Amino acid sequence: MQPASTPPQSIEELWQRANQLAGLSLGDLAALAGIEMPSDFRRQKGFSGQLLELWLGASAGSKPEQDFPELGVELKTLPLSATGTPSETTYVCYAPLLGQERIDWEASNVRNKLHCVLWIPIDGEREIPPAQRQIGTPILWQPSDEQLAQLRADWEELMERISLGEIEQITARHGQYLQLRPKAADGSKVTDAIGADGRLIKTRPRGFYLRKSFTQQILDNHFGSA
DNA sequence: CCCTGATCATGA
DNA sequence: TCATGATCAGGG
Repeated sequence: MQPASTPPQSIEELWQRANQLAGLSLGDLAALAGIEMPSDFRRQKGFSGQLLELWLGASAGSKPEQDFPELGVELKTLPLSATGTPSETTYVCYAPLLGQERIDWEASNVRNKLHCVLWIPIDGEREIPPAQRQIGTPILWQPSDEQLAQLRADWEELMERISLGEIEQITARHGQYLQLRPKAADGSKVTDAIGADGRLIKTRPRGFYLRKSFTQQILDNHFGSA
């Protein structure tokens, strides 16, 4: 077994690749790829995701696109606690803070990224050394009409506040499923945003994140909840 | 700097 | 104990 050298040509091929990884550990995949495993993720937080990108043939990079543009599929790892619940929120994409011509959900990056997601569950307990963390069975997911409607409502509310110059009043407590949180290398990083009275201000960059309750729903709907 | 991949660490 | 706010690494 070895990392993918080319992008999958179909969703079936992507699905097949993902299923072959189930049951293996991050250490297995790193070793087979000749990559050194970090002893913890304090200094390499995105390691799991990047390793999976390599194995599944996702085009690396930082483009604001889906991981598999030809297939219209986004790849996300989903760290799980011992009880099988998400142990972290899920980053979706960078948030535009200068507003847009109009608040258009259909054209938004959030909708685009969440149109179809290949979720890869992974042991996410800090007590388990990264190398021993196992990869679970993948989930190919598309939002239900209800989920889509709520995501849209959250996004539109957050975007409206941003457009109205209320970015500094938005906290991670806003939004039922989608929340807005800082997204930067450190607190000194700032970017332009719309301030009160419409003037430009400097503020910390933000990103959209999915709450754990949302990804939990996905797990429940897929595997069935007791 | 922007944006991707995320998890960490602290306060409530 | 747990979510919020902060932080880490790399490509372009």
